Amino acid sequence: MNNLLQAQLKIVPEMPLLLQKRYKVLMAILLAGEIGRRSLSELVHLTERETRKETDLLNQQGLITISNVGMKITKEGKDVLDTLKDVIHEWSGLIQLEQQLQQTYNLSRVIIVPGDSEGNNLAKSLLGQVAAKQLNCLTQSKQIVAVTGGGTIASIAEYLTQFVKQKALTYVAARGGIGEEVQLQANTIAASFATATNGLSRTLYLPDHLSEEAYNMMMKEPVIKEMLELYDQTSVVIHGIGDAMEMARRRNSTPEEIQTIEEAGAVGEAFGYYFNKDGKAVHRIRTVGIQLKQLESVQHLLAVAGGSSKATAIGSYLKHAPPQTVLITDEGAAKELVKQNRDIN
Amino acid sequence: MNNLLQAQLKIVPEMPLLLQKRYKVLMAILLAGEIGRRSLSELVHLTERETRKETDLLNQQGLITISNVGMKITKEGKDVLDTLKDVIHEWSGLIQLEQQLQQTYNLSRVIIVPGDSEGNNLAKSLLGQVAAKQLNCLTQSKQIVAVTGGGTIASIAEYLTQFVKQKALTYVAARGGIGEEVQLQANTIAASFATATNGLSRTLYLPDHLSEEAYNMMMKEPVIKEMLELYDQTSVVIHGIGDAMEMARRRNSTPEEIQTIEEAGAVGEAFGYYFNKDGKAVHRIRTVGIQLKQLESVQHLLAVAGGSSKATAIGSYLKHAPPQTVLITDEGAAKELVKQNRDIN
DNA sequence: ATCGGGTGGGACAATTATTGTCCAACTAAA
DNA sequence: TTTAGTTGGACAATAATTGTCCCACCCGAT
Repeated sequence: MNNLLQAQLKIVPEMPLLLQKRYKVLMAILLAGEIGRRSLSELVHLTERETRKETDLLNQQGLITISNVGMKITKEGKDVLDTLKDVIHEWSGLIQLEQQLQQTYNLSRVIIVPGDSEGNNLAKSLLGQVAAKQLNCLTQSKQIVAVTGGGTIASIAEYLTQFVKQKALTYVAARGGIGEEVQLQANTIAASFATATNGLSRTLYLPDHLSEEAYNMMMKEPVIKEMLELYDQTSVVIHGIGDAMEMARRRNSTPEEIQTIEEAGAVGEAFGYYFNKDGKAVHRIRTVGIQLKQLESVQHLLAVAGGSSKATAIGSYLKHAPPQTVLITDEGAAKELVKQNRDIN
Repeated sequence: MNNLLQAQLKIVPEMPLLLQKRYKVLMAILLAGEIGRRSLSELVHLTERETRKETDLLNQQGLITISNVGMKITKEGKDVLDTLKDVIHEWSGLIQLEQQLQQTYNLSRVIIVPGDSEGNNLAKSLLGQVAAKQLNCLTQSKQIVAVTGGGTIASIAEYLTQFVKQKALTYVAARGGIGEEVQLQANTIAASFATATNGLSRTLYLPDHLSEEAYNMMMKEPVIKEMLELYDQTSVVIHGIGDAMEMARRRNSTPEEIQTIEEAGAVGEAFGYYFNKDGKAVHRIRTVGIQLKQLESVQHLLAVAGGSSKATAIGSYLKHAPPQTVLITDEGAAKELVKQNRDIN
């Protein structure tokens, strides 16, 4: 690690606090485009006064302009943000956290963005940005990318535009529609990814809650079989991780199903599979989708999930996640994860 | 320049202040070896409370240990100081100052240490340290170094020990004794340099205020001529710059001489020459010594002088200083110099 | 034309932190 | 024992920070 930064840290230990706070504010202004003091303070969870203090400073430093319609980031501000990105990372101790998680769960890589998605839109945006960037790094031309549903994954689309163009990627939904809001369904998301990157998408709508018979029938249909074969050719899977109960509720699961899930001790959810706290898949939504076994032969798995309250869920999935998984999460979830692990030992 | 540091500076502009303050305190503790809070606060010109605040922090960071006999720097503290040396330089804007002075006076190089020697012993020490280091860099084995008198030059001796050994340098007094305190005379200093570095020294004591006749006589003496020839072989001259009036007083000059000097508009002094504000030599002490013309053919000139009040004097000498001059000064003098130049234009 | 929701900047009391300045207890050396 | 040094505690006075208003203004929608 950089020797100089460490020395600075030693002699001015309050630096990271200041740096992070202002970075956060500046980043929020960047993301919001043009924003007023009060809305901003809500966004970054600072009091109005403090926000004002910081923005005044940023203004004085020429990093933002501040007019009667709101505050905007300047070219210089953007440059500073960009330059500072790595330092923030280093000074926040996130790098250590990343290594720790990477080792305890035996993952390919862990990327932690500062902040907590829990109520903080900023961290959410960062999560999306970073995920988009990673997707860009991990894919090659004409590969197939499988995507799941969920808000976190959906939000990646808007940051994809800057990357991934000209790669002619094909996006497939990792699972059929499973009763969520349309905007959060894998199908919709796969389509939106394709639109954003001039790619293709293959979607598949199936009614939920098929009877076992109907399900088995469907699996023999050529269209479906074709879809399943696509999963075998998938190079990258990008998926979220959800809280088991919350997902069940969001999916309008039947009371019986919810009870089953609850009794099985499920805490986490991914790809429509429910995992208990030991990482064992204890239940699955009965619809067409990528199989757990297929995951193991996929080149890259991008797990994107943040928010401290999701920590338990994330932990449960990671317990048995394939080693080629790249976890993209936020500070809040990461810290909570580490804490929970510490409590156990 | 380092992009990262600039970005940090932009977003945390109060950083240099904190950094410099703590650096100063830490440096003072290093130099003092073991020191108490009150003595320290006097040394660094901070109130007792503020000193305490900073030392508490440094202690907490493990950069100093603090016992009931005083405070001491730790190994880690030394490391931090060393690592931070360059940053301090950069963040203080001293580098820009250096370049500015180097260009306006057409010098080989300018080195500015933080602080103001004016009443601040810390800056004085740094001046000596840096000068010693430069001397080490600029000399080669068996070369001849001419030194002048003055407190600033005298203080270099104690930092020479770490460097310049094994080079077998010969130190000669750039001028004969000229009525100053023994400790500040060129002869004494040349000898102390030699002692500190296991070198040789050639000294020459001559009574001051020789009559013109006697002076001319002396110049023909073999011993003297030999000395003068040494000046031609001198590779490095290391000299101070003094305030004209102050030097005249220190040298117990006769009232007539003082009047002459004053009327000639002398403001600066170096090598026993007095310079007016245009950099013209308007008077010289009549004693054996290196000639202005000889300076021009010397490889390296090390001008060492600090303190804001000396700025005018320094400026006057620099006006016509040989281009191979390396100026070592402090922040106080440098800023004052720039200010005076600005006022003229 | 006017209203509503947004903007920045001004103001101010309450609270919090900082500051300067003591003093007591202690230690090492003289 | 005395002396000159040290730290850490204490505390009132002062300064800075903070949370919270309000106001005038601008802009777009109504």
